[in-house]
Amino acid sequence: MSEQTILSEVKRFIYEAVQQAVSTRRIALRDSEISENGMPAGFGPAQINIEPPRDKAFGDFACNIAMKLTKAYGVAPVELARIIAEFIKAPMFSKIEVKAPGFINFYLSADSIYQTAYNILKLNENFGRVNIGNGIKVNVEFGSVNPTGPISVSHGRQVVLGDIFSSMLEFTNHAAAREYYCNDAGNQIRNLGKSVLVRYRQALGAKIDFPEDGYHGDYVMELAKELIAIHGEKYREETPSDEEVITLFGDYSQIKMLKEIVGVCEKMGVKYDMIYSERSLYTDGIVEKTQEFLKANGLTYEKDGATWFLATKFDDEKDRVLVKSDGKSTYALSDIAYHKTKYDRGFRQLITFLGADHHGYIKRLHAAVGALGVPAETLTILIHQFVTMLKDGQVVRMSKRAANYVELNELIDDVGVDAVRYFFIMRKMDAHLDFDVNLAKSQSTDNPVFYLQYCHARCHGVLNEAKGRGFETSVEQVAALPMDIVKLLNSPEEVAILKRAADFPKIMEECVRNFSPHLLCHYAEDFVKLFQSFYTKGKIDKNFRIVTDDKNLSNARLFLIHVVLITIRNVLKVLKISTPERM
RNA sequence: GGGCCCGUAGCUCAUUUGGAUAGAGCAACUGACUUCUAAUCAGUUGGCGGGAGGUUCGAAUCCUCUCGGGCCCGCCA
Repeated sequence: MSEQTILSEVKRFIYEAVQQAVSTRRIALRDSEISENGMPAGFGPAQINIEPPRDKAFGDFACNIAMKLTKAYGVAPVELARIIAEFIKAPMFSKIEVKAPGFINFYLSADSIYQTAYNILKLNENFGRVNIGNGIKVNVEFGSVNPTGPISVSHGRQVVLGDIFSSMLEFTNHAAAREYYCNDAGNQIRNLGKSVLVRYRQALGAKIDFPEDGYHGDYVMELAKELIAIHGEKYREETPSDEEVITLFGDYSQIKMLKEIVGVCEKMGVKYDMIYSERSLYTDGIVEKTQEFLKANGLTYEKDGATWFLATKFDDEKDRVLVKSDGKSTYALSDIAYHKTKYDRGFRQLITFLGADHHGYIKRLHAAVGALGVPAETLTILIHQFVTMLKDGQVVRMSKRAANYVELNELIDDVGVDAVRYFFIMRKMDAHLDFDVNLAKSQSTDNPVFYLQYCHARCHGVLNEAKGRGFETSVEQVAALPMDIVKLLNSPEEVAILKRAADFPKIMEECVRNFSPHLLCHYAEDFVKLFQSFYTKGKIDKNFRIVTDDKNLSNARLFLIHVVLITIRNVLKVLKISTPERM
């Protein structure tokens, strides 16, 4: 039985206990309360809050229901808790007790703990796969970097967040599609083309000024050199058809940059299912159709020669221009069209990751979804804060090539993919991230990536050692051990490891439901610490060694090793971080 | 002028969405290996949760104000 089912079962037991307390007239609602079969209206098992207490001395689960209901029933919390607890008949607990100020504390029986551990071995690579999504198609858009320059570390954080969150969705039974929306249609591509053209001409000896609002990074010069290699001096002189040259250069550069960006993502282990081109929205007629759709639904109007979208009708701060007075359409229109395609392609849940500088988009994107007649809650926009690089305690300067930020590619080369992935996700996305380069490179337990991987490798090391001494060490063999043997895992340290391992599915659920992938990192570090601590205890006290002359105890501990191994391996797989068997 | 995010130990961060005595890791100090990898572990020190009010059985968490830091507010994308 997984932790999930225990929790929901306990909630039901508590609910039934309240029911019985009412039906046996031990408690009665006050007259001022709206009653539903003697219980407050809307009260059900789902309203019951049960969670592990901070202090282990208060048991494995705690319930605050008595304090919540104290007013409705006019009974003091502790007294009410006693009455409810009397009626709780839950077989998986060895003890249920009431403590001030009104908590009901539950203590798991030893049998249920070992039973859960057996289940972990049985589930093996499926351990932690809770069904949340029922297979629903989810579109996850992230890292939609404009292809006008190299990808920065802050965008890298977004790419990793999106990728790992997608991975978590997949692990919890969602069909996640990773998507990159490529803004290849607008002014910024023209600006890039123009920047490259000026560099091209400068490189060929022309004395012209570089535009103030152009792209200043060294990569623009690299692109210009490539274009010289391709076209020679053909476009050296300014001509009336310069606009065509700008388009030519812009397209070349944009395709090149996109390829580079996607390449860096792949280097990080991120593979997009779809790169959606903004330009294709125009060439496929989707923008036009969307505009007609909006007009037909009375959501547009004309003013000052421009076409406006009635965004305020959907809670946006102001109406937005869709078609400018010069006849060109804006990104606001293509954004609505783009979201239309997501629904048209069968997605019923959309998640979009954006950097902190785009928080102003939240309202307008929700307005866009509203205009399409789709429930606003189907689109979740997740904003993440930026990254500051620290090296030797100092803020790392901007990249010369990128001109205004540190390049992701340089970071990957410096600290490695595993560290980049882990560090980008280990803090909650709401908070600014300080990326300590020295720590990420460190081969010591101060480095959390190393710490987790080392635990994995150590488990394999122990299994190899045991095998060499003639033990049967496969998961199947260990899972077949009788309960009497497994019950030898009875030290507080061993029981704590088994209990904490059992938390994994619940953590996965919290990560997904709260859009908080970082919780998995905190869990993993906490869990691994329990194991490392136990392991080291065996170095000091021979009674705590895993492989000893005591055959039964050794077998029990190999069982424990597999519980740890499965848990840490599954965590690392969700994070898509490598799982070395030897370090 | 309006809006979003953050503020917790010297540093980097948790605190299970309002619960019980606010916890880890660095750093500092004290200890533990003829090893199932010491690439590790145990212990000690360290807090007016930026500040002030409010909401209730109960607040780091919710509300108001305020101070500090980051980021936005275009017929640019």
